[in-house]
Amino acid sequence: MPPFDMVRSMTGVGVDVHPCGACPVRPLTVCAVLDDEEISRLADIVQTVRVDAQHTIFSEGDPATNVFNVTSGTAKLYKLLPDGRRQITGFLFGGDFMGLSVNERYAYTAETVSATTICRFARRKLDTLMDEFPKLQRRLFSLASTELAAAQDQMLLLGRKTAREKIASFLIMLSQRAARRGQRDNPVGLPMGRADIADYLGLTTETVSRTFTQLKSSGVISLLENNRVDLIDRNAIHEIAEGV
Amino acid sequence: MPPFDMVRSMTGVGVDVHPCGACPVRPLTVCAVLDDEEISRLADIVQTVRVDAQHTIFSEGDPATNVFNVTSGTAKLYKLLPDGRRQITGFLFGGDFMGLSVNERYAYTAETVSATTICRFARRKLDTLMDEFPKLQRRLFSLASTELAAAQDQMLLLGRKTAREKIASFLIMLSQRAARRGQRDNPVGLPMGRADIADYLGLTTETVSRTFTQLKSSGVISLLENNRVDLIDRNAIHEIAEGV
DNA sequence: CGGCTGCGTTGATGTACATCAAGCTTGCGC
DNA sequence: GCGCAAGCTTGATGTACATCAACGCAGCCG
Repeated sequence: MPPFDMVRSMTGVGVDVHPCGACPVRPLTVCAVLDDEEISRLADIVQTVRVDAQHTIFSEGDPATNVFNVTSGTAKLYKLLPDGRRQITGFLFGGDFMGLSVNERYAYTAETVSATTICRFARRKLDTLMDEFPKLQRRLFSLASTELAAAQDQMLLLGRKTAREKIASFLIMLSQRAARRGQRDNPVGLPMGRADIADYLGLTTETVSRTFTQLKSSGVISLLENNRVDLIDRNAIHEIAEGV
Repeated sequence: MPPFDMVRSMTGVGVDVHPCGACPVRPLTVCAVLDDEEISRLADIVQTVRVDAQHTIFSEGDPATNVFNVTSGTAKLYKLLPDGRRQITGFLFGGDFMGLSVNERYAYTAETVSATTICRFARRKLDTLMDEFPKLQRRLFSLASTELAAAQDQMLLLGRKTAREKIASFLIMLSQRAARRGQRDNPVGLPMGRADIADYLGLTTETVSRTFTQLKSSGVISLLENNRVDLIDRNAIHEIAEGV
C-alpha cells in the first residue's frame, strides 16, 4: 500500500472535508492559540483529508515532509523490529497532533484505526508560519512537553506494570482523553482491536483478552456491545492502574 | 533529603563552578545557538552548581520552578509506583537538558549518579528569554522533538525487546552518546550501578548481571575494570540490539 | 588486621505471561 | 441461508525472566 503522504487521489482518501473555520476540534489543537485572521493564514497551507480505516498515512523512514492534525477518528503510530515485533507508541484521536518528534524522516509508521479526518501541513510552510507567529511555536513546544510527559508515563507502564495494571491504566487514559474531547468519559469505546491494544501495552492478544475477562469477573468493568467498556468501579480501576 | 532546588548551600552542593563563556559542553546544548552577546544574557539567569553523587536534584510533584542543563557527570530521572517499583526514564550526561517535559510540577525525580555539575535556570526567566530570542525557543523545541523520538525508541525496547536485546541496545546507546560528547566510543563506561540499569531497562539486577556474563561468554563484549565494557564485536552487538 | 557493608555474580526455584491450539462469534459475499 | 474469514475468548503447556538465597569481593572503618 503506497503512503498517501503526497498523493491527492487514492483509494480511501478524500480531500477538503471541512474548512478550518468549522473545525470541530479547534479549541483542543495547535489552532487554539490563533485568532481568525491567523487561522486563515494557516488554512492556506493546510489540506483536510478523509482516510478510511486501516490505511497507512506515512511509513517509518519516509522523508518527513508533512505533519498532521487528527480532527476525527482514530490513528495509531508504531515501530517495528525486523522480525515483525511491533510497538504501538501512541493512539491519536480528534485534536491530537502527529509529527512532533519528527527529524528529517519519520521515526514511526502512522496508520488509521477507524475512518479518520486529518489536516495535513507541509512542514516547511509550517516552519515559516512558526517564525511569523511565535505563539504557534510556543504552542507546539508546549504540546511536545505534554507528550514527553505522557511518554514517560508509558515507559513506567511498559517497564514496571503488570498486565492487570496496564489494562486498567489504558482504560483510564482512554476515558480521560474522551472527556477532554468533550465526550462522555464512561462507557469508554475501544475503536482498536485486541492486537493493537496488545502492541500498545507490550502484551499479547490472549493476555489482553484474559485480563479483560478477569477485570469483568472481579466486577470493576463490564464489556458492552460495540467494543465499549463500562467502568463500573472507576475508583478501583484507578487504584489498580497506579499499582496500589 | 531535602531537594536543593532553591537552596544555595547544603551538603554536596557547590555554586558557580565555571562561567558560561568557559562552558565545556556549550556546542552540544541549548546554548549552541546563541552568540556571545546572547550567552551573556543567559548567564545572568543561570547558576552553575556542583552536586555530589547520589543527591536528589528535585522530586516528582515539586513545583517545577527550575530547568537544568547537565554540564558534566551523570544524572538519572525516574518515576515510582506506590509500592516502590521504579522506572528510570533517562540518564543525563554532559550537554543534556533536563526539564523539557515539565508542566507546573516535575513529573519525575532527578538524582545524580556520579558527581555532577549542572546549570540551573529559573523557568520564568527562561520563558522571558525565549520570547526575546526565538531561536532559543526553536532550539528547545528541536531538543524536545529529539527526546520524543528517543522516548519512542525506549518504548519499543521496554515493550518488545528481550533482556539480551535490551542490554545490547543500552550499550550501543551509551557508546553513541559518549561519541557525541567527543569521548571515545569504546570502551564504554557505566557510571551507574546494576540496579539503575535494571530499572532503566525494565529488568532486575540479577537478569542484568546474567545477561552481561552471557554476552561476555559469547565473545561480543568484555568486562573491564572500573565498570567499563569493551564492545569487541560492535557489529554483532548492533544486530542483537535491533533484534536481527 | 579483621569484620562489616554494599554491590555484583551465580544458583535453585517460582511465576506471570507467551505460545500453541481449539472453539466461538460475527459479519460478509455469494 | 450457507460458508468462509477474521477477530475474540478460553484452555493446555512452555519459558523468559523474577524471586529467593548464597557467596565472593572490594572498600572502609574501627
